[in-house]
Amino acid sequence: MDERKRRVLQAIILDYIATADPVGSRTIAKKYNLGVSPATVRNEMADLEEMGLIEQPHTSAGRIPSQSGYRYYVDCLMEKEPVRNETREMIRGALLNRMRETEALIQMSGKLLSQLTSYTTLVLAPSMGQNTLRHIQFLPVEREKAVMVIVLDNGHVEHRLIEAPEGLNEEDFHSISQLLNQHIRGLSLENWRASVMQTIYRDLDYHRDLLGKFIAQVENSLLVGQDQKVYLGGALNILNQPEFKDIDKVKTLMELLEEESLMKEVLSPTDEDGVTVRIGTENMYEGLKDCSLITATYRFDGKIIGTLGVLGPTRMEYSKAISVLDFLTKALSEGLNKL
Amino acid sequence: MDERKRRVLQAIILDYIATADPVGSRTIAKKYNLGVSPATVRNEMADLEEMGLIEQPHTSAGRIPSQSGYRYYVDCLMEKEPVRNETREMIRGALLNRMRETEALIQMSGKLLSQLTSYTTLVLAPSMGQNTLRHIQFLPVEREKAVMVIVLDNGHVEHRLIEAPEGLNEEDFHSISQLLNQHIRGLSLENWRASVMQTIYRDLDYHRDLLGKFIAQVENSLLVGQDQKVYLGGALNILNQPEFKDIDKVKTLMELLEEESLMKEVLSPTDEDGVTVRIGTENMYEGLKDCSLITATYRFDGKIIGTLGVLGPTRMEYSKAISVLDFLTKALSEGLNKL
DNA sequence: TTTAGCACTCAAAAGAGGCGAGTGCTAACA
DNA sequence: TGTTAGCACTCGCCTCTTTTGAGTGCTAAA
Repeated sequence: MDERKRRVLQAIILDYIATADPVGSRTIAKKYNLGVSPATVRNEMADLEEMGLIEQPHTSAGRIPSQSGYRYYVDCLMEKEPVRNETREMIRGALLNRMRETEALIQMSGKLLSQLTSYTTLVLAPSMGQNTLRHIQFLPVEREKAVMVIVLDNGHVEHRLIEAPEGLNEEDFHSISQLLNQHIRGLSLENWRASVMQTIYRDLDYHRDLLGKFIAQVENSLLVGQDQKVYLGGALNILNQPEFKDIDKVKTLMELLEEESLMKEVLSPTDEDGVTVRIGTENMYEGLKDCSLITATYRFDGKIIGTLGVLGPTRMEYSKAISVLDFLTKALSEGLNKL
Repeated sequence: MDERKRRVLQAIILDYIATADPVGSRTIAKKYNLGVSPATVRNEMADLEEMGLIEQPHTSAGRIPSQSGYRYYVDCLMEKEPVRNETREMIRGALLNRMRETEALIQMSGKLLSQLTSYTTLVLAPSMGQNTLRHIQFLPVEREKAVMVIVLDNGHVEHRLIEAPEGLNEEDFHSISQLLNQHIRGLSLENWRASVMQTIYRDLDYHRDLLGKFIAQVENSLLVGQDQKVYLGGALNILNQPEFKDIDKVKTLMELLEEESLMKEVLSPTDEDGVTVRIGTENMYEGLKDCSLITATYRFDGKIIGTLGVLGPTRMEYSKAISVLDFLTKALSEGLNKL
C-alpha cells in the first residue's frame, strides 16, 4: 500500500462522501491533482479493488468505497477535523442554559448533536440505578394517594404517585419519611435490598397492618423505572440522505430506531475509550447494515454513565461527526460534573 | 340527487378508500350490484362530476372523490360504524392500567388511537393553568438547591428545581411551605397573581433579604411551563399510505407536525360538540391540504380540557376513525373524572 | 330510460436506440 | 519498470416510440 494508492483511495472516499456518485478515474486525476493520468489512476484503482477497499456497482460505473474501504479510511487515512470555534461556542452556550437538571442537559446534547451533524442521533441516558439515594419524602396528595419524592446523589429528582392507606395524617408521612431516610440514604437504587425494607417495617411497629401495603408499594415503586432511557433526535434528517429515498428503507430503519430495548443494546458502552465507529455490518443488527454508528461515552464522577451516538449512512462525514461528537461528549461530561 | 346517484357516489368513495385506485363504471356495476349496466353508471358519474362531487385524474381513468365528495359523504352518506367489542375492551383495559396519573392516561389515549386506526394521532393535553393549587412544598436537595413539589386539584403532581439561598434549614423550608399553602391553595395557576406573592413576602419578614431571591424564583417557576403540550403518535403510519410514497411530501408533513405551536392551533377546540372533521383545504394549513383531520374534545369536570385528533390522507376511513375517536374520547373523559 | 356497441383517449408499461461515463487491455514511450 | 495514449467494449440511463388496456362519451336500438 504505497503513498499514491492511499491518496487515490482517500480521493475516492472524500468525493463519494461529498457527492454520493461513483467516482471515476478522470475525476480523481483532475480534481485531486495527483499529477498522473487517468490511466495510471485506473491501474491503482484495479489494485485497490483487488484489495477489497473499493468496488464497482456495475462494469461501466466509477468506484465506490467498500465497507473495508471506509474502515481503512477511518483507521488510517482520515485527517482530524478541528471543531469550528462557533460550534464550540454554540455547544457551550446551549449546555450552560441547561445547567439545572441532568436530564435536560443530556437531552440537549442529543439535540445539539443532530443539529450540528445533520444526522440522526441517539442518546443513552444514565440509569438511575447506580445512583445513591440522598433523600426520600412523602407528601399526602388526596385521600388514599401520596407522592413520593426521591432525590438522588447526582441531584436528580423524581416523583412517583403511590397509594396510601386512609388514616395517615401529615405527621405520619413526616415520620415515615424520616425513618426511611435513616435507613435508605446512601444506598443505590440497584443495590438497595428488600431486607432494609423489613427492618423499616419492623421499626414501624405501630399501625403495622395499616402500613403493610404502603411499604410494599414504596418497595415496588423504587424498583420500577430504573432502566436507561434512549432519546432519538433529528430522525427526519434521515430523509435527506439519498440512500434513503426509498420509503420502505426509511420505514424499516425508523421502526428499528424506535425499538428502545434494541437501541439500548446498540448503545451499550464498549470497553474502548473515546469514540467508537461501527461501519455497516459491524453493527450487530441487519437493519443497520447500510448505516454507520459513531458512539462516545460520557462520564460522571469518573464513571461511564451513558452514550451519545450519531447515525448516518455508511457514506457519512466521519471526520466531522467524530470531531463534533468528541467535543460534545467532553463538554457534556464536564457539564455534568460541574452540576 | 336521487337515490341511485347517492349509491353510485357511495360506491365510488368506499372503493377508492379501500383501494386508492380510481374507480371505473364497470367495477361499480359489478362489485356493488346496483342492478344496472356500466353505461348507466357512466351517465350517473357524468352527472356527479358535473356536481363537483367526483373528478377524473385524466381522461381515460376512473373517478376519484373530490373534496366536496368526501364532505357530502361524511355529512350525508356515511353509515355509523359500531365500535367492535374487542376494541371497546382493549380501550377500557388499557386506560384502566393508567388510572393513576392524568398525563399517562392522556398519552395512552393517543397511543391507542394510532394503534386502532393505523393513522397518525395528535393529542392536545390540558394546560395546567386552569387547575387550582392544592399543595405546594419545598424540599432541600443540596447546597443552594431545593425542589418545589406542586400538587394540583386534578391530582397532577409536578416538581421543579429552584435555587435556594444558603442558610435555610429544613425547618425554614417547612415553614415557607406552610405559609405558601395558606395563601396559594385554591388559586389556579392562571389566575394566581403576583400580589399574593407580595403578601407572602411581607409575612416572611424575618430573613427578608435572604428570601427575596428565593420567592422571586418560586414566582417565576409557577409561571413557566403552563402551556398545553402536543403529543404525536404513530407518525410512521404515514409511510403506509400510498399518497405519501414521495419522500418530500413525507418530510414536509412531518416537519409541520413537529411544529408544536402550529399543531396546538390546529387542535384548539371548536365550538361544536362531538367529533369534527376537516377535509383537505378545510384545514387552515397548506401542508395539510392532502390530509383530513378528525378531532374530538375531552372533558374534565364538564369543561373541555383537551383534544384528540386523527390525521390521515383525505382518502381515509372516516367512519371507522370517527367511531373509534368518539368512543375513545368518551372513555377518556370518563376515566379522567373517575380519577 | 336503459343498454349494447364502438370509436376514442391517455397513462403506464414495454421496447429500441443512442449517449456517455467509465472500464480494461495493449502497445509505445521515458 | 512504471507511465500514458489509444481504443474497443460495457452497460446504466435517458429519450423516443409503440403497444396495451382500462376507461370514457356518444349514438342508436331496445
